[in-house]
Amino acid sequence: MTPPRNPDGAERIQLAWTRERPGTPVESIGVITRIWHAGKLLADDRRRTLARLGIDAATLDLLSTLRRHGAPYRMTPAELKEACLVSAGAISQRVARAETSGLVRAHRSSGGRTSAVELTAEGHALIEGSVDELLRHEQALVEHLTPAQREQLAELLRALLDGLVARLADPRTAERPPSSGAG
Amino acid sequence: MTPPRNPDGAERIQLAWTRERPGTPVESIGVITRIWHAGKLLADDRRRTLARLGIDAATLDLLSTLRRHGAPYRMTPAELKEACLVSAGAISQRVARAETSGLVRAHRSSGGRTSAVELTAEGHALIEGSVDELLRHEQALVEHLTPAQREQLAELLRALLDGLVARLADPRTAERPPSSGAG
DNA sequence: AGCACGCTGTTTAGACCTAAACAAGGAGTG
DNA sequence: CACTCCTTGTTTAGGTCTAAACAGCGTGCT
Repeated sequence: MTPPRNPDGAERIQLAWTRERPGTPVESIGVITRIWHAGKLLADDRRRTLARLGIDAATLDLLSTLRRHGAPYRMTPAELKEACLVSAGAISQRVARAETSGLVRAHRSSGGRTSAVELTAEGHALIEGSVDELLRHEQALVEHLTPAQREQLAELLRALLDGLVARLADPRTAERPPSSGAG
Repeated sequence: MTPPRNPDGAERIQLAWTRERPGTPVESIGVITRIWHAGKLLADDRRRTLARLGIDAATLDLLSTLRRHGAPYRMTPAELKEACLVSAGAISQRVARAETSGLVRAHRSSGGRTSAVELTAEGHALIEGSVDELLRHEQALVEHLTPAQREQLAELLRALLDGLVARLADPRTAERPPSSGAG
């Protein structure tokens, strides 16, 4: 039977809708709302942690992406957009901010358009000095789950993501099946 | 053994860090990054869905919270802050916007401070006309998982959240022993 | 009564994002 | 060679959030 326990936020929402509007389809809340809640707690924690290190999450994402990509730590704006999952405009803004801070250097073509973004020594050093600490901190946040639970959770999230990407990914790329020339 | 498949975003990040910086503690990425990715896909989808209905996610959150709370659909700003998981300032702004749109009415004390926020007939109607459709749409987004997988995913997310709340929830409320409130 | 403190709500500054309008180049075609 | 389309990057308008400074008010202590 259901173990006796206090409802969490998502369950309270489900119970409230069912009480107020019997028949409301509340099942998805158990997954979707919990993903948002967990994501928010983790994002808020990351923001606070990074604030102590004098960096913000958007800049860390940019620098990490360049660093992970490998030497010479240089990518085009289109590659960054793809990797960071944000809009093209957001990339322009992130690069502008990071360049002002001296963390990246933007290579520009004659027209003023950025053709590549490259990590500076300062940006490289900032990442090297924070990524391990950040990841160790976050590892500690999930260690109340057993290794088996973490493995299972990661697997299920991956299965969920596979389906979401298939349904929701950018409509332009979604219609691009390998070798279908109908469009 | 490991089924042969293409790595997803989170796995690519793990592989890249391991290649670039062997020893980097990447395990948490399998859970945390996937939560953020799934959350972003779902949030982007909800934003687009609601845009078609002429409402934004923040306002929907406010109106839903009031509606679910039950008649007379009235809550204090402090209750809303607690339920919506956003800052006090965000509540002030949400209420101001929703009031301008005629979706809620703010009861103010002499000093101009809001003592309670109440759904208007228009706000009530907007929720009634969109919540079922929205939830059915989102249910469809997770139905590629089997019922058993969805159940298991919800359970694991809940276990994760229990631990996160214990570690990360507001330091002031974190020390508050379980006393009242089981109503 | 007088006063300090804590709780709540508001305001504002600063970050960040998306969507959409724009702009610059390259590729294919007549 | 001119034209058009398409891809890619920039700009801007609008919206949201947090953090922190600020303000009103009740409460308890002296």
